[in-house]
Order: sequence, then C-alpha cells, then structure tokens
Amino acid sequence: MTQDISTTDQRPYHHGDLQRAIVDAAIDVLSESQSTEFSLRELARRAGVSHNAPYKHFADKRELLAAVSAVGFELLAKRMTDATKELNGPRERLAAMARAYVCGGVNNPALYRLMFGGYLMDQDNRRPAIERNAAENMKELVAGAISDGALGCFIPDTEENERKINGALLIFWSQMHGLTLLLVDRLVGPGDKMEALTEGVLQGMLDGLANCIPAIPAGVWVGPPPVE
Amino acid sequence: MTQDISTTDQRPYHHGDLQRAIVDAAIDVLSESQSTEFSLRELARRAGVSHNAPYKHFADKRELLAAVSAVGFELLAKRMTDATKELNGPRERLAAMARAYVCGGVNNPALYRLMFGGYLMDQDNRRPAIERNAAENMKELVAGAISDGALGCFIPDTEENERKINGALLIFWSQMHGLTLLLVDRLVGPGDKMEALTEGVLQGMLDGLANCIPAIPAGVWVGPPPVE
DNA sequence: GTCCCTAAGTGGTCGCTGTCAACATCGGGC
DNA sequence: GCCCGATGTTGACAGCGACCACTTAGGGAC
Repeated sequence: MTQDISTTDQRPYHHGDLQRAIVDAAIDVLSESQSTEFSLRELARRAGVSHNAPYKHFADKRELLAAVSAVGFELLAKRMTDATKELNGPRERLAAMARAYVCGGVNNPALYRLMFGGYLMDQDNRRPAIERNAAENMKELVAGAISDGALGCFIPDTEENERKINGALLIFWSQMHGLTLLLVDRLVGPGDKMEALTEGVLQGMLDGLANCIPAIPAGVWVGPPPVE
Repeated sequence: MTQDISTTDQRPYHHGDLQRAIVDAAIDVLSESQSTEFSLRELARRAGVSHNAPYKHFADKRELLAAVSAVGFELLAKRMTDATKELNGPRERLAAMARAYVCGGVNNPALYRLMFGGYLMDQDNRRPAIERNAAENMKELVAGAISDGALGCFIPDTEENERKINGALLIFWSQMHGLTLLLVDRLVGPGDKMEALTEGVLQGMLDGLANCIPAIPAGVWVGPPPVE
C-alpha cells in the first residue's frame, strides 16, 4: 500500500500486483470519501504509478468499479456466512443473515450503493460479468439459507418448491435491500428509534416468510441486536 | 423546450425561464441516457444558451440534480395520488399505491436512482433542502394512506398509534423500495415471472401490514395488474 | 420619460479528468 | 542470448465543472 520513497526512488519499474493495489486503493478512497467520484488518476497516485498504468489492467473506469463492486458482494457474503456459522434454526439463521446484510450496507453506504446503484449498467442495462457473478453467488447464499429452512416441508426439486423459494428469496432480499437504503438515506426516523423499527421490520418479514414456508417458525424471535 | 432557430438567430438575450428549461432538459437527458453523467454544458447547449448561463440559476451541478430529484418525487407522488383517486378500501388503496410506486421507479430507473442514490448527500450525509421537502411530502402521502386505513381501530394521536403507523410505513416503503431496485437491476428472475413474483411480494407485504393494523383486511386481494 | 440597479447571459480561463498513442522496461520461453 | 509480450511511462487532446470580468436588458423609482 505504501511506497518507500525515503531513498532516491528505488521503486522498481514493475509494481508487482498493481491490479490488486488499484482495487484496494479504490475501496479505501470509496470508503473514506463515500463517493464514487474519485479519479483513476488519484488511485494511480496512491499506488505510486503513472496516471495511465491502471489502464493496463482495466479498460475503463467502469471496469474498475465493477471489480470493486464484486469485492463488495464478496465482503457482504462473508459477513453473512460468518454471522450464521454457529446457528441452526432456520429462523435464527435468516435473522442473523438479515442483520449482517443491513449492517454491511449501513457501514459502507457508498460501497453498497455502488453495488446496486446502476453506475455499472451498460446501454442494454446489463451488469459486467465479474460483478454479476459475485452478485449471483451472494444471492445463492441467501437462497440456500431459505432452501435449507424449507427442508422437510417441501419435496425438493419440484417446480412448486422452486417457485416458493424464489418468492421467499424476493421477499427477504427486497425487504432488507429497501430497509438498508432507507436507513442509509435517513429517510426513516427518528434516529433514536431506528434500531427498534429495524427489528420490527425484520420480525414482520420473517413472519411473512413463515406464511410461505411453514418450516420457518412464526412468532416473534427476540435476539440480541447486532454488535458493531 | 425548443428554440426557434429557423431565422437569423432572433433568440432574445434573455431566455425567459431558463431555470425551468434547464431542469426539463436535465430530465430529458437523464431519461434518454439513463445516466447522471451528462454535463451542464450539454444542458446549456440544448437550451440554446452559453455554457455558463445555468450557473446563474444553480450554484453547481449538485444543486441542479437536487431540483431534478425533487421533480422526481413530485412525479411519483402524483402517480400514487392518481392511482388511488377512486379507491376506498384501505387495502385496495395501498395496493394501488404500491403498484404505482414500483411502476414509476421501473419506468425511469435513472431518475429513481438519482432520488435515492446518494449522489446528492453532502459530507454530513444530508440531502439538499428542496429535495428533502419533496421526499417528505411523498412520505406523508403514504403515511396518510396507512393512517386512514388505521382509522377506527386506533385511537388517533396517541403515541402507540404513531409508533404502529411508523412501523407500517417503514415496512411498506422499504419493501417497495427494495423490490423496485431489484426489478430495475434484473436481480430477480426469470424475467417472464417478474409480474407474478412482484404481486406475490405485494400481497405478502399487505398481509404483514394487516398483522400490524387490523383495519387493513388480510387475505389475498386479486386486482388487475397495472396497465403501463 | 429618464435613469440606474440588478438579475441574467456571454466569453475566457484554469485545473482536472478519461482516454489515446508512442515509447521504455522487464522477465520468461525458445 | 534474443526476442516478444506484458507492464509501466510520458505526452497529448478534448471535454468538463467552476470561477472571473464583462455586457445586456428590462423594470421600478423618481
């Protein structure tokens, strides 16, 4: 990350892993400034290379941001995986997953917005492949948790089963997605009641899923608020 | 919107209503390009004025985008008002409102993203006043529909009442917000089942509200899909 | 009717950006 | 040992947001 500039610029001609360095710098700047309006040239300066070096690794700014966004999806997936590691009940697992998701988004709004903000769509409204894959993996993680929760109440691999799981996934994801963004935008309030409101939405959503997928128990589950 | 350029540039020195013309041009370009990365200079060209004229009406690009965003909130509010005009039942009204909301977002993703995308946040994560007002008005519209729906089952103006209404508002808004964005991002699929999935989320959300606010009847309400 | 004050519009300029093209440097395969 | 491709550098260009000083026009005070 830092360049030794103490001596007479003994920096080697070749960086070593500039691609990674640029992405890391981008995540740093994005997290600090909470804006995607940084320049490739600034990232190059941070990495200690010329203003054009990044173009050997990314065709344009959009391709770089796509890589950053992909990292964001991976980080969010890891958060959710960690949060559910030692939980067994489907409702507990989904609740923990939801809290991890919202926390991840709220803790780095600019990154979260980059992931979902449509900066990266091309003319045909399609995402770059690298980012689409990462997003798909994260989606599968949630789908898996719902699918596991449905075990025993559905016969697997039927069309009906898949339909219900897709529906539940959409309810879960869209509710948490919207909640995250409203929290980030401070459009819900007052601020001191945000946690309680959030928990209310979460429990209501889980009860809704219980209606779709009976294996997920209904009724209010009280858990510790996420420690952050 | 259009300038008469057929004769020998008889355009008057003063435009007349440049402020409005610039906002209109911005909405046009935003809707066409589905991107906020247009330049103030292009808007000036479209309006037939010098590249600096817009700065007499907007301090900077952010202030212009805030005005555009405010118009977006007003348009969305109007859509919802129109959609509920002749409906009486609270569930019908909220369902129509939700459909109008999602439709509005899906029909102009770039505008919707501008409204919620955080382009406009300052360093303290605060929105420009003009935009905050428009957003607040739209929020009140939804809150009003929920509040009306709750009439008769709550004693108005109690703290408990307000708490429940706030909770229901958050559920409603965040669910529709997230749904809109996932639809725009094409992160739910397959595409040919989107309408059915959407309707499923909507009905589930309304059932959830029915749990919070008994005056809103539960049970699946089947309505015509929104014509667009 | 005249004057003048100010809002509104103009052209010029600056530093910055993304991107392109031409050149420099290195390291691995033959 | 040579050469070629991947990687990094320097230079250049047009377009951008933002600021400046200047000009214009139109309406209110008198």
